[in-house]
Amino acid sequence: MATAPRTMRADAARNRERVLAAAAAVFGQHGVDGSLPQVAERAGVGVATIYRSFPTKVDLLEAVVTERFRALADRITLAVAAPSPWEALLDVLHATASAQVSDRVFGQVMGEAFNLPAVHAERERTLDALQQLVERAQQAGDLRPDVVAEDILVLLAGLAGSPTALDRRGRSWERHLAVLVDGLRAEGAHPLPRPPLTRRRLERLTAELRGALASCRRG
Amino acid sequence: MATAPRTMRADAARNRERVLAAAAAVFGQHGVDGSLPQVAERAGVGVATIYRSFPTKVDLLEAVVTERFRALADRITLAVAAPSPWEALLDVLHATASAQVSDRVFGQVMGEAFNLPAVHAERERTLDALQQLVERAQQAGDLRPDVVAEDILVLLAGLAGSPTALDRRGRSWERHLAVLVDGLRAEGAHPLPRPPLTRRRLERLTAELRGALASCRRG
DNA sequence: CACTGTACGGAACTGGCGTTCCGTTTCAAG
DNA sequence: CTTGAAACGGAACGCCAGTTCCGTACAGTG
Repeated sequence: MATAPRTMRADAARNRERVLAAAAAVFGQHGVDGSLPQVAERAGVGVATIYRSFPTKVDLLEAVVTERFRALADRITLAVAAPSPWEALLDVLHATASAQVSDRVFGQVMGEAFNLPAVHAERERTLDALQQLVERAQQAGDLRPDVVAEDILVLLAGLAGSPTALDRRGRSWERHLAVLVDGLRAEGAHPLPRPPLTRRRLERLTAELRGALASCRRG
Repeated sequence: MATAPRTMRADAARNRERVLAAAAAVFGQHGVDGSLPQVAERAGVGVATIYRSFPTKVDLLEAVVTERFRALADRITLAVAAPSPWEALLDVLHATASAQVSDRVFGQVMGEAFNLPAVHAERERTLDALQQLVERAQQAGDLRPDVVAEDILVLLAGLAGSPTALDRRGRSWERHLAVLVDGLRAEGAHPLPRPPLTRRRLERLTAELRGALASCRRG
């Protein structure tokens, strides 16, 4: 898709990787406000070279963030199979939060403030995996039963969005996360307000009902 | 301080107010990225007029955010005297969070990403009041004993920083806040990591020790 | 009502961004 | 090695931000 002439020229491929790595670093530090001149300098290439692989700045952002989401989705998918889903969820939360300390752009995009199409698909994949993890942790009785996958993503985004999260030295995000985790425990949970009915949740709900109806008719 | 010639000219004072109101709206919507041309147009004045009262963009930001902190500090101060400190704290959290839904800049500055000197003073005042409220709620046995005022501010900043917080319709921030609140309850709290030793906390600690020492010598 | 200096608005300046152009360099197929 | 196309770097373009300048208009005093 990004390689029109079957195989890229060797130098082009090498520069594409350099640009991606530099972009990850620059956007990680400065968020979406990171500039292409910065990226170019860090990659050791000219600005025009960036445009060879990424027609616009948004495309570059998309590539970087999509990669992050892919990594998160993979991590969550692994966690679903873990023996203790609750512990696995905690690991995911901790790892993601700690990664965000040096990665501003992920938090900025994790909610849905920026609606980059390519990111959206990967975000959905992440939510699917996360929902499985959530349900397993709920069945085990550790996670409060009234949260859904979207909530977790929102909480993580908030963790990253808090500007104070950026002071590596203070580690205040660890306390922040600890409070969140206590709020997520099943023990002593007070019911949440009803979640908004997004298209996503609507689809899942109808699928559930259809399934129940079908098995009811059969039975 | 901002009025060199004892009394400002009437039109100047009027425009100053207009600019402040417009700036509050623009920065509220666009965060610190709001532009002075936008502010000027909304206020119905020329850009140069802004500079008459605020020598630089940062000064204008400072004025807006300081005002917000002042309002927050006042609200908290009232809450300290309330019969149920826990309920009062919840009110403060809810009101602040809901205000932040239409006010991006406050959340951006609430942590300490931007170190505007004038804001700092008001932020300290806010923290002082908040610490009193926190301690009262802890003495009542409702609030977990291991949080400090700074934590609350960080949590609030995260609530606002979450990009999803901005979708008024979804109201996802209410669920986010509910999880936080459950995490703040004394019942079933798991101990937090130790808070970082900021200068603020150091000062409070030494003052406490000095007091104890003095009363010990007297007694 | 005249007058003076303050405050006004819009044009102009500076700098940095995203993006495009173009002459030059470098890869890789024959 | 030759050679044509692909990819390069850096200069150039348009735009919009923050900030400053300057001729004009008006508020407040006598």
